[in-house]
Formats: sequence, C-alpha cells, structure tokens
Amino acid sequence: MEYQKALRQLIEEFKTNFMPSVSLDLAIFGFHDGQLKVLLLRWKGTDDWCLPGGRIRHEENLEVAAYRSLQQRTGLREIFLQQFHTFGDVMRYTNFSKQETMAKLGLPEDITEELVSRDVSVGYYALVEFANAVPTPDFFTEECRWWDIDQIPPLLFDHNDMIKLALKTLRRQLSYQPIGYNLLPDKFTMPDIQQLYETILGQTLDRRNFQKRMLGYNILERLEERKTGGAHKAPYLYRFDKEKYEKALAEEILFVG
Amino acid sequence: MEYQKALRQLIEEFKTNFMPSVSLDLAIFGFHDGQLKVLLLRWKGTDDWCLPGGRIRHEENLEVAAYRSLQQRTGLREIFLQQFHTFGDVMRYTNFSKQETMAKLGLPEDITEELVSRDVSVGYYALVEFANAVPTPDFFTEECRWWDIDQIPPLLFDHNDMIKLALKTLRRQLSYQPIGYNLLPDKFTMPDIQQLYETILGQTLDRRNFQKRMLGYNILERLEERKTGGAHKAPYLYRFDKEKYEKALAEEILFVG
DNA sequence: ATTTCATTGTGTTGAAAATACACACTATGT
DNA sequence: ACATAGTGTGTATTTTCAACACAATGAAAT
Repeated sequence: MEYQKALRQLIEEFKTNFMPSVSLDLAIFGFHDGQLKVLLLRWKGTDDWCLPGGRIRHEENLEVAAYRSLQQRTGLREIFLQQFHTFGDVMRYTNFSKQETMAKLGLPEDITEELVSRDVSVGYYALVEFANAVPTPDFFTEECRWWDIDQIPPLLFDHNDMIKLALKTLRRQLSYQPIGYNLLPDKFTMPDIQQLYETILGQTLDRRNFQKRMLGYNILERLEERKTGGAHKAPYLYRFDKEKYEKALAEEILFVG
Repeated sequence: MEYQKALRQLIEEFKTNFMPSVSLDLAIFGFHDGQLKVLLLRWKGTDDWCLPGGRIRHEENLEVAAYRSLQQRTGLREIFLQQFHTFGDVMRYTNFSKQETMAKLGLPEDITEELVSRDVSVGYYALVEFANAVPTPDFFTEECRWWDIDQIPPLLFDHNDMIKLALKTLRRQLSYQPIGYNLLPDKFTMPDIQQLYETILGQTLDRRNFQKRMLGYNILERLEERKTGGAHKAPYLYRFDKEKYEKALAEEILFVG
C-alpha cells in the first residue's frame, strides 16, 4: 500500500532528523469577529481532533522549531508565540485510554505504538489574525480548521487540558504585558483593540475606562487620520509606538487585568 | 582507571533507563535567617559550578522525576516545586563556549561530547527550608553547597540565566498565589511569614499593611497561643487553614505584589 | 518594684487607582 | 432636517494602597 510505505518512510525521517522523546504542541488562537477560536486537526479517516504539533530538529533551537511548526500550519510568520508549559505525564490520555487512542488513529499497530510512544511535550500558544491564516493539514491529518473556543469537542491525548492552561496563561499575560502588535492591522481604532482584549478575556469592558488605561500605558500613538466608511462618527486611528511597546514588553509594567 | 570505567558504566545506564534528549534543571532556593540562597554543585576537580539537574526515566512522569532529583540533592520531600520554563537553545553556553565548557569538565573528550550533547531541559524551581536540607553531590560533582543569591559566580551553561528567570517567576507567583505552607513551621508568627515574603521579594514591607493584607486573604487562622521566650511582647501564633489555602492555590486569587 | 526598651496589636488618614456614570459630538441613512 | 448609533471627553464615587501614630506587652536593666 502506497500510503503505508510513505508513512514508514516519514517515521524513518523523523528518527534521523529530529530529537527523540521531545515534541511540541501548539494552541493557536485566532481572533475574528469578536470570537476566539482555536485551530484543530482531524486525523485521516477518523472523527478525532487534536492540536497541531511538531518536532525539533537536531541543531534547531526549540523556539525556532515552534515557529516553523506554526508556519507550516498557518502560513504565518512573525507572530505572537509564547511557551506556557511542558507536559510530561506518561499517560497523557484524558479523554481516551491509550488503547482507544491508538485504535482511533486508524494506523497499523506497530506504527501507532511508535507514534504514541511517550514524549515530553512543550506547549506553546500563539495569537494570529484569523483572516490571514491558511489552515493546512499535515501528513497524518486531512482537515485543519478553526473551532469556537467554547465548542471544542473532546480531543485526543490531554489536548483539552492544554487549551485550558494555554488560555489561562494568555489571560494572565494580558495583565502584565501589552498584546496586539501582530494581531491588529498597522492602524487600528480604539474599539478594535478593545474588542481584542474583550475577546481574549471573555468579558466586556467599559469603553471609556479602557481607553483611559490603554492611553496611560503610553504605547499608542494617535494619528490625525480617522477611520472612514463606518455608519457613525469616525473614530481616530492609532498605531503602536514600536519602541515604547518593546520597552513595555521588556519591563513588564502592569497592564489591564 | 577505575573512575573512567564507572563513568562509562553510568553513561550506559543513562542510555538504557532514561529518556534521551530531555533533562531537567533545578533552581533550589533556600530560605534562612533573612537570606535567600541557591544550591549549586561543583564539578570534580574543577572550580566550576552549576545547577543540579536530573533525567527522566522511561515511564516516569516529568514532575515525579523533578521531585526525585530534588530529593536526591537535598533529602527533602513534599516541598514547593514549580516548573517555570523549558530551555531549548542549541548553544546554551552563555558564560563559556562549548569547547571551554567541555574542557572545564575535565572528562575524556568522547565522554564530554556525550554529556554536553544538546538537550531540551525543563527548569523547575523549589523553595526549601535551608536548615532541613542535606546538600548532597552526585557522581559528577564533589561539592554541593548554598550560595547567597547575590554572590553567584559565573556558572556553566546558561545556568545564570536560569536562576534569574526562576527568581523572576517565583516573585511573580507570589503575587497571585500563597506561599509558605511547607516553608514555615506548623505554627508561626506574623513577623515570621513577613520575613519569608521580604526575603523572596528582596525588599522590606510595612509590618502593619502586610498583616492587614495577609489576614484579608483569609487563609490564616489565629491561635490563642502566643510565642513565648522572645525578649519583647509575645506575638500571636498563626496556622494555615489548609482547606482555604488549597482553595486559594486553585483559584489563584490576587496576592501581595 | 519600677523603669526601660524593642517589638507587637490596632487603628486613622490621605493619596492614588479603579469603577461607574453623563453629556456633547459626528457621520450616515431616512 | 432629523434620528440613530457609535465616538470623544469629562466628572463623581468607590475601592484600594501606602504612610504613619500610638497604646500595649513582656523581658531585661536598674
């Protein structure tokens, strides 16, 4: 069978070019239309979903491997990517047993054993602009698409827990670091960035107080332009002051919580 | 040579019983007498220090491996241990080059290459009661002792950076989680726990405001007893309310910052 | 026994930050 | 021209945080 041959070839390539025992998983959050979404993969021939993952090449920095994997799944570079936890339990099969998981993958048994062997996995979360991403399945999967954050089905392995922890970390990070640089267009309005924050935090914020705080952080630059085309009063456009933004990132000033 | 034989044997054992490519490093902070200290190891026959580390057995949970390694270095169990970051850069040699590092270890070249080969390493930090720990060197090292946090020499690998990040994470953790349960005796006074906080944060706090906040978190129970023997007014004794303490840990209420 | 002294227990006060809320302005559709 | 829905800006209120004051206590000194 052609497919199995390719599969075995791929596994051989994994063994020679990538580090054993270590992998990485990505919780890629998409921001669109006031909704927070996660990118999931569906295994070939099954109904089972999981997070995209990746492996680290020998002589490749861990973070570089994460960016590479992210790019392979979304086509995006230079976006917000953050390590949040490393998972190392032997039985990381919350929703299904190891046997069930292996059966579900629909692969020959010896190969499944190989694939589902015990790894330590470094978890990263990413924030991307939904519209710019091009979800792309990998060799093992035939579908890659966005899921609403509150409608995620039971996933393979411990991936539901991973998403929960990723989101928790992201929300906390929002409280001491600015976010938005690679998520918003170069020029954006105050309602734009407020919606981003509300989406991530999962709660509404007072328009006027939000603006006061955001401007207080001193990382935004107000332009003369206003956004036209809207059916109402034209809002000002803002831009991140890159220098001050980076400085705030480094100094970890306390932010919106 | 007997030593080299034992060494090669050990490396063989590593290869069969432990996961390849993954290791862990421990920043063990000691709290004693108003000083914060870190446990460091000195390599046999050299003047070079580094953090204690460990490896993960096949079929051993990552966290269990961390606790096991910690116990081997300090004799302590059931203490505060927390993952803070996973390091995966190929060249993790900040203070010395890879060549220098290999030379410094004073081992045969082929063995050094083996030992210093590229690993992804999971960093943990621990907080222990200085007085209860029994610092114990491992096979590669001949000395294990405490260093004042502000007098740490240039360490091997990227271990200076690790300590910095561990401390930063610990201090931040203090702002949203209670700390003290396994660091203080069962009954303790308000000045006791204040000194713990001051030591970790590296700054003095107002006695009265500290007490107000600490009691406000509602995790302490004031006893009728007072601490006697001091040369001054006898302070009340407190005890953690285990149930509320655990609840606060789970809920991550905002704490002293 | 009385005094001294360092330290503890329990406030109050004022500043700063977070929150709630009010009103005028403007581009568009009717 | 007018209504509408979203925007810009301001003020009052509440809550939190930080600084500080003073009486109480118990061992040690006199």
